[in-house]
Amino acid sequence: MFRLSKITDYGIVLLAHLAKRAPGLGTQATSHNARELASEVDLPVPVVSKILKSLTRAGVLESHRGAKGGYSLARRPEDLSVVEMITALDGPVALTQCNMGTEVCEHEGSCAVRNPWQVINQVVRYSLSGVTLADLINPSFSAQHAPLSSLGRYMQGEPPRSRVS
Amino acid sequence: MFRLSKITDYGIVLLAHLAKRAPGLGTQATSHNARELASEVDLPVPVVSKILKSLTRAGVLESHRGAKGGYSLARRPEDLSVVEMITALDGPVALTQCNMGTEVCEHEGSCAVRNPWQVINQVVRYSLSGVTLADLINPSFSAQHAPLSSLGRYMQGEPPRSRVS
DNA sequence: TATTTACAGAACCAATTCGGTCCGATATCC
DNA sequence: GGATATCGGACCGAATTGGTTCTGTAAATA
Repeated sequence: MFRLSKITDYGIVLLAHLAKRAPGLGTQATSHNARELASEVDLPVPVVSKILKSLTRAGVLESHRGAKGGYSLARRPEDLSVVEMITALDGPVALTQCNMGTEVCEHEGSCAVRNPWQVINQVVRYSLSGVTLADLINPSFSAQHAPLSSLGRYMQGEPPRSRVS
Repeated sequence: MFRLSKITDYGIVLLAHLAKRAPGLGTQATSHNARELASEVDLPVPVVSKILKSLTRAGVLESHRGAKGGYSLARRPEDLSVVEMITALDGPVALTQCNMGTEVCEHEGSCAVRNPWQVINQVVRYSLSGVTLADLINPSFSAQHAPLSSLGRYMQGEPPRSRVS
């Protein structure tokens, strides 16, 4: 199947919720704990906790342990792309296994489509890297088809704006 | 995981192989049987057979039964988009389950990212619909980043060229 | 017409993956 | 020192996937 896992789906919902609820960056003051977030988003606590841990390990969130601890965004929503969220939760964005890098494809000799797939992957990656967390929580975004503008910038040679420099 | 199934991967390899080997359209003369194709692509015969059946059911291939039968492309490679191949093998291209249409998402009330996901899906779909089977077997394609040109056309309001009219 | 070839369709099974839970350890606040 | 909350695993049942097998049917050929 082409769709991504529920964990990734939930994770993006959580990030959007965090961005909406605490626009400020990750100080202790703006952090929310897993139980609180779970009830707000209406998902089981262990699941939310697991997702938040993954996002923290990937550097998307910051964690504060101990009493009054919790999670908060590690970056501004404008600086967090959809590609990075998906990568953090689901691994690298690659449509075919040949493009995963590490493992060797045993059909390499007879495989005629390796390079084209790489181009396709690149296009998908770039289109998704043009959409940021800030876009996701912007109500006027969906109506405007905004990601296309970032694609336009990409086509003119400009790197996607969400890229961390 | 964001990647697509092995079946889809194999299927596209098979289609590319067919397009390379028999550029002409689906007359009996240009058809190849499952066993032959399986040995050429170096995959188990039952797997190849299963994939070819799916592609036939989806209208991507034509089948000829009986002795000297086999499979052949139902359309010219230029008229077959990657989106259609993936759809035929893996179902509709949709990244999150909320976008699958039929089933109802139980978190709809607290879900803040439904519309943005639809936009993202659309961008992915259009970028993939701009790449055709003919592109996949064109050696100079990968170097040129050709899919971007179709994205450019899309952004100017033109429908993707691979769409069947 | 009998035989051979090859697709059609469905059931089937083993293995991997995924969604979700649980627990001991560690760090922080009061 | 006690309470709170994350960290990092292991863990399990269920769903999906990759792959096989079998019976039926259509077409070509002798």
